[in-house]
Amino acid sequence: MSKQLLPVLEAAGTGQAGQACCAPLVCEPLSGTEAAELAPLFKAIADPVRLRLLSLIACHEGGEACVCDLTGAFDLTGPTISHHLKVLRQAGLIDCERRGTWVYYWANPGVLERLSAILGPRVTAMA
Amino acid sequence: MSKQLLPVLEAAGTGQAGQACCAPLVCEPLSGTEAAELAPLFKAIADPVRLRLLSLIACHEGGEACVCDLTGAFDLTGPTISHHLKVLRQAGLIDCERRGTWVYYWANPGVLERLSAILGPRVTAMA
DNA sequence: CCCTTGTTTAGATGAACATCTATTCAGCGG
DNA sequence: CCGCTGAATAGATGTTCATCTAAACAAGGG
Repeated sequence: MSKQLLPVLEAAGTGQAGQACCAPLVCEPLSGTEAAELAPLFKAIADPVRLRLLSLIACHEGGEACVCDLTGAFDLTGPTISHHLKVLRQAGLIDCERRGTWVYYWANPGVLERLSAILGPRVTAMA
Repeated sequence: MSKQLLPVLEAAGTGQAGQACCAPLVCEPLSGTEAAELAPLFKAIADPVRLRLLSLIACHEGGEACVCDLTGAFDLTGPTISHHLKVLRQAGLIDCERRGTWVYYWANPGVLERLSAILGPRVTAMA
C-alpha cells in the first residue's frame, strides 16, 4: 500500500554510469552511504522464510498471492508470516492491497533486478 | 584459507536447468532447503561494513587487499574488522592467505555472480 | 632473545531480531 | 446488528549479532 524506492537503486539499473562494464560492487568501492542503503535490502532477504515468501509471491499465478496461499507453506503462526511480509514490504520488495476479505501481495520486480545488478557482472539486457 | 561451495550455488550459474528464462527465485518457488542455504549468504552481505569490505577487496588493485588497507576505511577497531572478514570468509565470499607479516584477502567472484543470477532475470553472458 | 607491529581469538555487553500468545481491526453473511 | 473468518498489531521472550577490551598468536628486526 506504500511505495518507496531508494536513490542508490534508482541509479543502479539505469544506463547512467558505467553500467556496461561490471557490477558496481566489483567495479568501484561502495561508499558508506551506498552500503548503508543497500544493507537493509539484503537483510530483508537474508532470512529463509522471507526468501521463500518472496519467491512464492513472485512465482504465484497472476503475479500476486493471497496471504492464505502463503501461510500453508510454513510451520509458523499467522502473525509471524505477517511480520515477515511487513519486513519485505518496508524494504520495498513487495507491495500489497486489500480486496474484500483477503490481502494480496505482489513482488516489485525492479528492486530485485537492481540488487542483482549490483552484485553481478552481467549484461544489462533491458528492453 | 578454506574453500567451500554450496550445492545450490553450483547449479545456479551452470547451464543445467532453465537458466535462460529468468531468475530462479522468480521462476519457481524456492524450496525450504534452497532458502536455508541461500539465506546465510545474503546475511553475510546484509551488513554495511561487510558490504563495503567486500567491495573494497573486490575493487582493490591486483584483486586482493591487505587487512591494513581495509581498516583505515572504517571507524572500527581491528578485531571488529577481523570478525566481519571472518563472516565473509565462512560464507565463501572471500578467501585469504598469509604472506609474511600481512594477510591478503581476495573475493570469490563466482559466488557473487551466482547470487546475482538467483535474484535477477538477466542474460547469463558467460564467455 | 626481546620488542614492535599486524592479525586473530576469547569473553562480555547491549541492541536487534524471530517467534509466540493475546488482542484488535476489517469485511462479510445471516 | 451480531458473530465469524482473514489479517495485522501489541507486547513478551529467548536467541543472534555487532561491537568493544583484553589477551594471544605470528612474523620480523634490533
